[in-house]
Amino acid sequence: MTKPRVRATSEEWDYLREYRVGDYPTPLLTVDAVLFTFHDNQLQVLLVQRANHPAKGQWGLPGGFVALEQDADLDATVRRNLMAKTGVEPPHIEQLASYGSAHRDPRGWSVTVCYSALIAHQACAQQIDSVSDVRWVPLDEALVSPLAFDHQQLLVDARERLRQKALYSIVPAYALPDRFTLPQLQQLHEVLIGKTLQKKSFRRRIEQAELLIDTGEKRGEGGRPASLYRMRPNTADHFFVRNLES
Amino acid sequence: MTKPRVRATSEEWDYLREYRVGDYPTPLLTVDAVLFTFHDNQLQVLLVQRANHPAKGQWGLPGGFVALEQDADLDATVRRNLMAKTGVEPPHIEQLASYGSAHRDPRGWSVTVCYSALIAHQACAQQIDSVSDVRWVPLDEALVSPLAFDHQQLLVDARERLRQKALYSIVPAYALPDRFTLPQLQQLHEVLIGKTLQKKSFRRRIEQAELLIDTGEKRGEGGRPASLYRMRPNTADHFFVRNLES
DNA sequence: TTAGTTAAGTGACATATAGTCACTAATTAG
DNA sequence: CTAATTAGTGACTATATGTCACTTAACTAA
Repeated sequence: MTKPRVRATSEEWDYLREYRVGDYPTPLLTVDAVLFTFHDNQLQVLLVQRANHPAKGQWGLPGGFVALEQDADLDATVRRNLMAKTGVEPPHIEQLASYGSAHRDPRGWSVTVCYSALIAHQACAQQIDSVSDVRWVPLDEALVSPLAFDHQQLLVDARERLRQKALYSIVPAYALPDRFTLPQLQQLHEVLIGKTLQKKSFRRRIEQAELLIDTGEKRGEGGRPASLYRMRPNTADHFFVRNLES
Repeated sequence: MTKPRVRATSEEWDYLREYRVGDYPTPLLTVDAVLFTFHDNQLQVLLVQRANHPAKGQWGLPGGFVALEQDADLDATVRRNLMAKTGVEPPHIEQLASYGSAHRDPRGWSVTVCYSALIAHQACAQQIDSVSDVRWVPLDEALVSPLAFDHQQLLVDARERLRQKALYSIVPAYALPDRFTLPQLQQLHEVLIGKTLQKKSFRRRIEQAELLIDTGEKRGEGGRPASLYRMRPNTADHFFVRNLES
């Protein structure tokens, strides 16, 4: 399974026979994820109750160790861990940052590679409601709860990153169902940014960026029904504000 | 040195007596840095010739293992490694991303936390000229050289991130001397972005953002002398384009 | 059927930012 | 003193965003 990417010289093989992973004094490495969703007009995050020491019984972010024999890379590790808790793969995962210090874990020097992910609430609601050690928590509530390790800090940083994205991209849309309305998306952005936005400006920017496809369907609750949109597939970047290149 | 941040329960101590860092099968962890500078109208990066296996003799990025007994956190690790090669601390360091897979290092599953840093060429020119295993290499040249491990990929990603920053911030200015002229900064941004910029637009944006201080000094070579500026201290963000918050 | 309510979506003008380029300013070389 | 060179500005144009009243399309209750 562990195949060297670069062909080793014979001198290198002599070296490798002696030194392998596990022989080096290296920090403990974990991968964690902040999985966001938007539900009941609130930003929510997935929390998991720890089954093992340290911090047994406390709530924290979903994550875990790299499965050395199974995971091809870090992305695979985070996808496997999220799949284990939600039963599905989130449509958007991106690496946030790594946190490492001598004191963040009582076992000693440790590093976590933290990811940020987004998913529709309904996509995994049943799976999550059926177990007691995994649940959606409103972000504002999670931010003031005592969490395992430095997971509070990871939440703060993930939230700030997502807030930044709301200023110039439609990435937050992955926290909504496949088909969603522009007023829905605007509400999400307003919650993230923390202030109301101009309907006209918001729509104009998104329409001009051509990142969404109008499905033709409508959905209404009370007043005029809104058009349902979906993300345009194969879109590398999700920017809706002009940058200085164009 | 390794003091738990959170006070452990007695049950936890029983656990910790048994399990410590080193007992877990965990990937090899290293920290690498892409140190940029701007010199001779070129973007350059610091490369180091590897003294040990694997990839002994090949050129790669400065970096190394976490010193478990010495480094308080990952930032300390990267600063120590850069200090060892340049003799000084770069004025700007930020984390870029982490790269981990089963195959990027012949020793097995490994992860590197990659940083991006900027420094003035003159700040460490003597130190670097005095040794043969460390040198500045023009980025375009480094990008087509065979480098150790996946360091080529790290270079590509670091360059792209710095290019993005050039579009909306003056962070690249840390690759210049303490005092620099606006035409100098503009040239750097033009090299990064890959196209010429409008002098007036560039100046206007930077002046309006009030991120630079005019030192009153002048420097000229041929024509009218240009004003020398320095970075305004205590500036958290270095954005010079309006964002949608303001 | 119709008037009132609600929420979606648009028209049109005001304001702010960026692009363009000719012009002025300050220095050196000869 | 004049030409060459590079720094820096004035003033207009083009484009993007802010604002808000207005129209549209649904529902509900007389």
